[in-house]
Amino acid sequence: MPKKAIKFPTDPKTGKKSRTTPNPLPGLETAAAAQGCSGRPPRHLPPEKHIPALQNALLDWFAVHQRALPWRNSYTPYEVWISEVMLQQTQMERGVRYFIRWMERFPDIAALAAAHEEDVLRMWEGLGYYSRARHILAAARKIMAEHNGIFPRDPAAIRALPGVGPYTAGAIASIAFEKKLPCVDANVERVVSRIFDVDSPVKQEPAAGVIHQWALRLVPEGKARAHNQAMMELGALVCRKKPCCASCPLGAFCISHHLGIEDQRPVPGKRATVTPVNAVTGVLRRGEKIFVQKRPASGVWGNLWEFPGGRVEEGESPEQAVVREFMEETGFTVNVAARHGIIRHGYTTYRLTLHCFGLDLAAPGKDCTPETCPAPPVLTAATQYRWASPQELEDLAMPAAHRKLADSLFSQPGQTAGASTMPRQGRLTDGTDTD
DNA sequence: TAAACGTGGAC
DNA sequence: TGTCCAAGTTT
Repeated sequence: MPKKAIKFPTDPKTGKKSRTTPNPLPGLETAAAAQGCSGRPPRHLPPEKHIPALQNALLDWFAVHQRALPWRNSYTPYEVWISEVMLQQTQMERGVRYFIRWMERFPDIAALAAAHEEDVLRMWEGLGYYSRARHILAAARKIMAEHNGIFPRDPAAIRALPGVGPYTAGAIASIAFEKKLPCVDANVERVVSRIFDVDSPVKQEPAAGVIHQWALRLVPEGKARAHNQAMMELGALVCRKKPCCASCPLGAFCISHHLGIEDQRPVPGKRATVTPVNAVTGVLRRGEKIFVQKRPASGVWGNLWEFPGGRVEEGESPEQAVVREFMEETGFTVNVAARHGIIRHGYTTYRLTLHCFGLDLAAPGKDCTPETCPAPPVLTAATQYRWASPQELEDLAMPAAHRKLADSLFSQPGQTAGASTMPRQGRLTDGTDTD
């Protein structure tokens, strides 16, 4: 006897044909108005009676397949918090490495709150999105000042901490304190949008609200910690961009899988266009010491140290650009003394080609030392400057591209013209392929 | 709402 | 080589 069939309606937006398919979930019905959230409700609603089965299947899977992660030992609020922020837009393996090192350096909230921002940023160097590190420090100090040094349990208080948005607040509240709240990250968006066949861009309304409502509804009472982690773990290990439906514990509950369209979920948003940027930077050495400056707190690479530089303007050579930029940012008149090569750096929205130069002071005081230099810089793009020794340079937080350049300076001792050398394998190109 | 905010890995 | 993207938040 054939299984009862369920009719899926034509999507008014995509005009996708309605289709008849064996009913995967007896009782699964079109329920346009059943979801009380704002925005367009989901078209399909599993009946209440299926939710416990889904939850149990997920929890059983998680119990077996969860990865061993350093913050999954004791689930202290501090560890949960730091791990959640570190993992934002960051791959798991890197996040774990940084987390372990961080906890050795800042073992608790009090130690973190007492730290200098420079040291916090140095621990964060290479992770990117440095406002996360500055926000973490500010939040630690707020917890000391306003919460007696105890991480707050109240979701509203958690959400009020700097750098804690809706996702992170839900994650901390549920994972550290077992609060019945969802945490919707890209993993959960993927899982929910596939199970419930959300057919509009997941980052925008109405899909975002629909997904949030579903994510909340799926959280089992008293098991928010395991459930929310399981949702994310499933998204990370099974329900990936290319899903492994054969090994998915929720296959029996997944509408888009039964429709055979799981590869069309989630619906992506707009793409950002990548802009090529030609830039220069210059290393000004006076004996052992090297000139670096600290960027403003706002904007890209906030409060990190860098070598001065900037964009190459239209019709300008990189050599001309670095001389001009150095004058504009420091007041120093410089000459190009060496080519240090090219660093290519990929971004979300930029593709940076950074031309690196060794510089000499042109005038005045060409033979002054860092201590006696008569003309201090006039900073226009920075808040501080420093003539740093190699060891001091090592201790400053720098953007990844500038760190590569800094490292290259000391791996080729005695070199002044770097055009023919390769400092560390693959880190700098020799510039002969310049555009 | 959209743009800014980093970086390195995967394909 | 180019594109996408990995446990998002702020402005």
